[in-house]
Amino acid sequence: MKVSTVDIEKTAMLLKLLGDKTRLTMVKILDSHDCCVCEFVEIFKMSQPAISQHVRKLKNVGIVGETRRGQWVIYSLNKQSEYYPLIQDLLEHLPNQDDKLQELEEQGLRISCE
Amino acid sequence: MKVSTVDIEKTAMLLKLLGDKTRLTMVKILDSHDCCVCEFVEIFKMSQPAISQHVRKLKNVGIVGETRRGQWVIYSLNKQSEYYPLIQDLLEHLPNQDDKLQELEEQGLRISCE
DNA sequence: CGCTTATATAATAATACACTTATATATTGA
DNA sequence: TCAATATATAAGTGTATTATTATATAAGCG
Repeated sequence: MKVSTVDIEKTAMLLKLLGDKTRLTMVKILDSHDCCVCEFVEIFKMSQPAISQHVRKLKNVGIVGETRRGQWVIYSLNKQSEYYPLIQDLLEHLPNQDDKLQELEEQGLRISCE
Repeated sequence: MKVSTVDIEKTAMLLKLLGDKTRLTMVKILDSHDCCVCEFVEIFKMSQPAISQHVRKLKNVGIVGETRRGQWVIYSLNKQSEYYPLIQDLLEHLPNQDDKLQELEEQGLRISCE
């Protein structure tokens, strides 16, 4: 079966972007749940600026989009991205990360994001 | 359908490794043809040590193996690697690179590798 | 409006990366 | 055994990356 192909240079750029444990996990999580920065801060036990900077990189190549909801900015995977078919195939090889959000839920730290 | 999953940390490491235009192209080429260093030097118009260093990185994580054939060292994709299922899915999204080897062939620079 | 919370941005410092040049090793063949 | 070819390794260098700290912006609320 035929699969959408992406230029090798752009693909290398994408893989480098996803070649970071934090960003890769973010994308895996975002594939099933939208999230805001403060949730990622909790999940990754990382400073807020560090998280913002990772998110920005994902936004810059268009694989993540944002919506403001009150004081929060909700991030989501952009499933219209030219890269999404590849990302989707990639993510299938990763173990589910739902436990991370569940932990937040139990601590009452989950935001209204859905 | 169920797909083999790899630890998220190891996957990030793999993606970082493949997040380089040269290495990604190497892997795409190796998926259909074994090659030696001197061929890569021609294809990428890059110094021999630079090529050797890229190949070494691919070897170090076990996705590429080597066989000596005379004075040449022939590199091939290790299809037994735990990463291969993921790599295979990835490569499907890349355009064919056969033109690069064909060019070598025409210049009579293709080695006995098959 | 001023305080709090959420997020972004800028400057900086430590580390990692991908080349280069120089040199070493291994195989072939005269 | 010596020269040529193929490859590997080491050291050095410029650039990229990822974190930190400090500060700016933006929305919500008393």
